[in-house]
Amino acid sequence: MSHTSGAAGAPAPAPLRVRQAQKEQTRRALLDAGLRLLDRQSLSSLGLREVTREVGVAPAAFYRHFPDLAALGVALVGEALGSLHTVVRDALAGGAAGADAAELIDRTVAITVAYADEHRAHIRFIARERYGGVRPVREAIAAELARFTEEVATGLAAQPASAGWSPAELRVLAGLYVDHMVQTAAAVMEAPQDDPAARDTIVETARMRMRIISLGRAHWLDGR
Amino acid sequence: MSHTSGAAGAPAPAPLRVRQAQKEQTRRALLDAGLRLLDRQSLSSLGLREVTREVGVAPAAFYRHFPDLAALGVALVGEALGSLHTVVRDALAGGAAGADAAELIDRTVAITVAYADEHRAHIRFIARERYGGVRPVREAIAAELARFTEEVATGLAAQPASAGWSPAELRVLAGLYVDHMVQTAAAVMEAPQDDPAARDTIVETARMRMRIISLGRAHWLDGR
DNA sequence: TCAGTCAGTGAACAAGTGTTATCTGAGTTC
DNA sequence: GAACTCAGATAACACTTGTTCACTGACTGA
Repeated sequence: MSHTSGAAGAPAPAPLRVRQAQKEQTRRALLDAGLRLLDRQSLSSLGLREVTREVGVAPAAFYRHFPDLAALGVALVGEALGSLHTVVRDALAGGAAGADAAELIDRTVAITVAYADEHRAHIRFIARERYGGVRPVREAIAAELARFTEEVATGLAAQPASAGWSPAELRVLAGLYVDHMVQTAAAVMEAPQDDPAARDTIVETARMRMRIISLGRAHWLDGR
Repeated sequence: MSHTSGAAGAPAPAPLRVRQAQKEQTRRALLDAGLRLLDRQSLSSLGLREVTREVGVAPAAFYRHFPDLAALGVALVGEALGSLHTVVRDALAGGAAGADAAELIDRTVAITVAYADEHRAHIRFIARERYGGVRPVREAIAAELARFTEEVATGLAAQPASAGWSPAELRVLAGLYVDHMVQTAAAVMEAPQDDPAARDTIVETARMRMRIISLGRAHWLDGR
């Protein structure tokens, strides 16, 4: 490798772009503070000053990172739903392994609930803003969810159970699964965190709903 | 009948309780104005002064009718979901008549979409606040939706197709139908009002989803 | 080493907010 | 017709809000 400065090359204490790193750091702080505050209120009622106060930074500093609170919201949508793509790959990957249908459904529900638990704030944010009062955020969520549905659709297409299904039909099915997932995650948020009984009811309900849907899928081609 | 005053009894120009009627009138105006403003924003960002200004009344007058904006929201939930009960009765009544399954599904979807169109503001409000930032409103919606699910469940129980289903299972199925209805109505809101193609896609998607669910229902008892 | 960049500061701005106390006058009741 | 009630008006309160501006000073690159 070529060296850019005369310093000792091995440990590389990364003196490069300290400025940029610091900026990124307060940007993160703004996003985190925003997400934290959004646990109890919705984006349209969140104040710019509220966020900067939480971070401990001057109000004007906000504009160095986002033009708007809406822009911050859109950024949050990105990280909330971006990390979800790996999850869906996990869930769909289970289909390739030789597990039976019931087991697969339980696994998918378990993955969904676990994810919802690990990302409470993100999920709550998505559920709240999906039909919320801020247009650009709503659109960002819709777009991300659409990409997501497409991904599930192509995943389903690879399964033997999808023989004879048109791409359009598979997309509808995928959308049904995705909406069901979002609904389940939102339900988990709504239940008190320390009430295992309520949680079990949610999980059991989610399983049965998914079984019904999968049963319908299995018999879709019965009448030609 | 007995007369309470000596005036001519027949036409009864209703001089009684003028005060109360006037109060009710501005209460209605507040609710209407609130709903109108909530088409473009969510409850948590709505201002008390904003509402009274829209009505043309002093800010302080608001407190004669509601302690809170949250209380106004709860009242709106009541009227938004109250009128829906008659709709579900309509849809379920179709089951009693001798229509075949496919026709029944189309009818139900049509009813749902028509209702959503006629009550745009109400539906938008419910979708927005279901997981919105105002706790009491969220709870009111959840409670109303639960009552609603119960009603659907007892309606389904009366159908021959429900033989062998436990009440708990019927409740899950009813919940699935209800959530699907809400989802469909919300999707109708999201589509541009003057784009028939987008609307058709939504209707067609809703139908197929419902067919899948109903198919799953029909085969639920296949494996005992 | 030195000039330039730019993330964050501090102060001021014009508006907006929810809430309160006091007053007014039409509607009610006897 | 006089006494009372109470929906709504008026005005003031103490804040909070988003946005702007000129500024400071650590980091950057030559």
